[in-house]
Amino acid sequence: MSLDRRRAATIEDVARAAGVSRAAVSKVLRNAYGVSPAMREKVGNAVTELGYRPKMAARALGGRSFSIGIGYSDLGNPFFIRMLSGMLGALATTPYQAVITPTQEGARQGLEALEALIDRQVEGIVAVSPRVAQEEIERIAADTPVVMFGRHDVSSAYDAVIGDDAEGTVLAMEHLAGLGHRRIAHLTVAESETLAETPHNIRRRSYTSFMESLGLAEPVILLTEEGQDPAYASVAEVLRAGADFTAIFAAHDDLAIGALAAVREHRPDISVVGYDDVPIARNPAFGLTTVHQPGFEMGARAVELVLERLAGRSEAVHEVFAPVLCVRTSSFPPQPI
Amino acid sequence: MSLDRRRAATIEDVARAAGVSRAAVSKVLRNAYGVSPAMREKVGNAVTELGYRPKMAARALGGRSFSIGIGYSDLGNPFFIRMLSGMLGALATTPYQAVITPTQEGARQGLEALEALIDRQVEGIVAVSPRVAQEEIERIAADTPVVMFGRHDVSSAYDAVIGDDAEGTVLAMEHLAGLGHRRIAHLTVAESETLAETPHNIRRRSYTSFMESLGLAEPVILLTEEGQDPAYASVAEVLRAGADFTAIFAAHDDLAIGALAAVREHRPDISVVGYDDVPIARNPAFGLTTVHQPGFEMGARAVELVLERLAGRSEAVHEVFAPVLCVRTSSFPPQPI
DNA sequence: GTGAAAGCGCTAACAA
DNA sequence: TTGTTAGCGCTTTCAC
Repeated sequence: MSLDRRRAATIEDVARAAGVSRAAVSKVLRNAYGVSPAMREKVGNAVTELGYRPKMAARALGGRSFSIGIGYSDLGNPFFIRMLSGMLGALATTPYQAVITPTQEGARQGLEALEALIDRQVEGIVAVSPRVAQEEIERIAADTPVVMFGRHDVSSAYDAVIGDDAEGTVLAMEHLAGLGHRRIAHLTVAESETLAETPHNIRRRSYTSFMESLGLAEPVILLTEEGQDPAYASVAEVLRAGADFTAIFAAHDDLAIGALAAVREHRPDISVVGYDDVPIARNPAFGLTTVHQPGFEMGARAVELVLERLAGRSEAVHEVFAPVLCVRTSSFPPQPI
Repeated sequence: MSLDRRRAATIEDVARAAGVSRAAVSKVLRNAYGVSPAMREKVGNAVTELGYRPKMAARALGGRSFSIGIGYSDLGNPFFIRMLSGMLGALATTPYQAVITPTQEGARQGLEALEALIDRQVEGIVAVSPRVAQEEIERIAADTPVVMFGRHDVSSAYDAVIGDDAEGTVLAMEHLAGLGHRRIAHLTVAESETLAETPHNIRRRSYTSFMESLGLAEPVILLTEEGQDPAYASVAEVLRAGADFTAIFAAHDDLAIGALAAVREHRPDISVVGYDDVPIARNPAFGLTTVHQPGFEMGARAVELVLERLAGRSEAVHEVFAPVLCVRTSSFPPQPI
């Protein structure tokens, strides 16, 4: 037990202590093929004796880094947190560590973030980066397995984990229409207009075509910023000005929760439906009717996909998760329509 | 523009392309002292030409890894998410990347997680790991700057970011007592008994001594599991069995929110106060009276502390954040006492 | 089954 | 100011 505080033990030290070669130690460590039990034992002892821990950087330099890059866009969104939990949970049972980087601010930054991950020699990338051009992602995916969340622009170069946003929207809208609503507004974020093939954009387009194809009222798009508070403010303002709708379909629960507060304050007769089914939605204080997406499973699956690629798969897979309507009280306001 | 897809450009390639030495390139990259403008220019061109990106693993092998390790304990807790946002936000303006690892399951695993970070050559560690023995942390901190969240067992070997939990508890309890409550229960998690010097343990002890020193009723500790649902279930059960208290002081908002649902269902006359002031607490659907802690700032500060250490500071600092009472509606139930 | 030796890509001490 | 060179710690042929 002569632990040296000055310098961490290297594989060289272990080899010397065990009276074998570096290569032998390396093999035991990675339990590679062709090591005798005696060797295994000797090395094992030396390792614990010296408290030896392999340095990942050295390992990464010539090969594997045992790390997976995660690009996130908005920690403020509970749904993303669910996905993140799923990813980290799936990673926990593997030898991989997560390197996390923000990918939100614009296409340029988003790409930079992905490149930063590559600089780290990550063996795979799991990210939500709606603004980065597909060709850039494909370029990166040529060398490193990539799984993208919520990108409906399918590619054979990378995998994707997505929800069926068109279907989910129909679920929500049919529910509302079935309740007798004709004038339904859609609350979404401004960027949903500019970015194509993102979940929000698809929900928005599906909303519009649903309104039109069923001959309901003229679509009403309520634009706001990300977050509950902006959603509250935007909806409250519209409501005060006199709303011409009886229900709101929000692009996601965070917006729905903000909208719900405004609705309860000004027009408790208006129905609200969200999207995602974040944990707080089921709390009786909200009773938010929403479209469930299995965030945790989606996150875990994304990691699995990257691991599969690492294990050899070469054809792209696009995993589509089916949405499920969760009917609660927010779509049944006190006064019937 | 002859980008080679087979092999990423190395510093050697850049040197050759620019007609200089590797060392020169390295210096330009790190903008070290003593490089002529001409050299800078030549190298710069070659770099963009080849799309060269330094490999962090190689860099880490002999020195700096430009990564900071983050150990987290519970992504399900919105307060931790706030802190995480703060950390990641602070890191975003630096050249450091975050390597994240879970530290929750027991002391053994918690330590393993920290070691895994060390294996990654992280230059600093920011973590919440209540179960890891102080001596182990000190051992790690001897080589790598460490900042711990919520560890009240101060040490001169590592920095700490904590809230004043005793004071926060007094704030909450005084508020309740001022409202006329005498029989106040404390809802907390079971582990608060076994772990000393954690925020929950301190809140619990402060609660008890407050009850005793003010000669209020006998302390009532309600034990539950982590999460809103368990809190709801535990409180609902107690309430159904006939509660002997008029208010609940919950150890944190997540528990408080679960408790609030149960209270509203069974005994709307009971007051509820939480701790942390997570974003959802201020939503009118809850109006949760709670003790505010600046999670985002605490996270950002922790990163700053680690950066300061990296910049040379050697004395430990223990940053204590003052709690602030946020009075909302949950402590003013319909029927006055 | 085991060991010697050649890298992996970068930094830094030292020469020139 | 610029170039040479010796590592950093591990993996991995390829002989023995």
